[in-house]
Amino acid sequence: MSSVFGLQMENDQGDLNDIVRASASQGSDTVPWQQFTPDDLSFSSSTAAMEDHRVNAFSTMRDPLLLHGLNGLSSSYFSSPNSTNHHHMNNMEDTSSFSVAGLDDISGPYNIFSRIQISHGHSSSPRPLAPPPCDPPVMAAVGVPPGGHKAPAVLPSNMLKVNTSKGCLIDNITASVPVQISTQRELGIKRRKNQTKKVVCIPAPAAANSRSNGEVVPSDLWAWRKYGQKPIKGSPYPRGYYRCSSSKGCSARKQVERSRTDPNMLVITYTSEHNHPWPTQRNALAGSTRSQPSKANASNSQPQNTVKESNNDTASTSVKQEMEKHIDENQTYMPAIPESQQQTEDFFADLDELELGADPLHLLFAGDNNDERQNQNKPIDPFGLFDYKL
DNA sequence: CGGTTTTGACCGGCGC
DNA sequence: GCGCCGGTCAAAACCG
Repeated sequence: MSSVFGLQMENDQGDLNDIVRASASQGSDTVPWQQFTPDDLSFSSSTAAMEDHRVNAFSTMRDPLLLHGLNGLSSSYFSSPNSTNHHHMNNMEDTSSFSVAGLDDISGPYNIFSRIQISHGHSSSPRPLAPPPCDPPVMAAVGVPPGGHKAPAVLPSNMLKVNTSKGCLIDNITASVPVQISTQRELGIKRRKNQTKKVVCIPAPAAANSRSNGEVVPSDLWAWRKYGQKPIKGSPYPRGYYRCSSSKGCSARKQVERSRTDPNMLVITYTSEHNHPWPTQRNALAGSTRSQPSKANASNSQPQNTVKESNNDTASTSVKQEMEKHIDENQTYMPAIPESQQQTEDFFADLDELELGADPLHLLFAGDNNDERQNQNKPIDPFGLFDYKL
């Protein structure tokens, strides 16, 4: 069984590229990510949002999106002996490594997501894929509302260790976690008052793949309902607006758009916080399993590269369903190391169910690979997010 | 039937 | 004050 990631971080200095590669290469030696240039992962080139917000990579782990995935990417597969807890994410600007050490409490063979370390710039240790120094995919937090959501995924501060090299967009990560980084005001963003945002820059799943519609489908555990899409000035790609549909009254929102500078990158901006636990109810899933509507293909009015976020969470749906399945039918958690994507998702779902990672980032990475799943010629990629076709 | 996506209209903040 | 722009609303269509 290929490991979930098929790659080992040989040292705790691996950067996000490593992680990304790891995820992309899982189950195979071929690593699309090897063709993923540093620029692809560079914040500086990733998004206008980044540019505008001075994004902080991994700054906020509150959201399901990254942490879990990072956790997932980390783990025993990434030997990170030096990974330590109690590191704070302060002053990331001047540091050079990022790590999320957590889930160490997860015992047993399934604790493959125990920790993650990302660093870049000066890894002197051999790395399997020898990523060039660069900024990792971005995750930025621009503040966290008071009494923010209390998702079980909240990562204890002591689980985080973040360092970034100069020039990285990871900065200002605070120790209080889940990583609250800075406010919009601090970032000089004049947007809506009192609105907090977290910006995540991720590789666009299947950005260039051969999916029929070429849509990009990052997903996370939350159930999102798209309520709008707008063309953004200066960007050839529209921005999709989503709100949490997992719970009525939840004010969590997210915006998904493709980086105007790097179409391979998706910029996801989270606004507000969830005020409810992870969605486990069916009503959160209802309607979310819609297959790509034929008319979606008709929406060719958009540029070919246009990110079509509409089906954004379809992938997560399967995960959710799996979660529910476990919840409803299988009170006993019997995780198994995934050998296929489906299994991977199940696996992640299981993890989630246990709230081991308590962070659905994995779902993001799991992405929507329902389509790709059928493509057995490709390396299995539990993190569909990184399913690039190069 | 209950959920989603789509999409044009509307609204409000901001800069000039 | 006006126009631009981004964010949201809401009706219609769609899907399982």
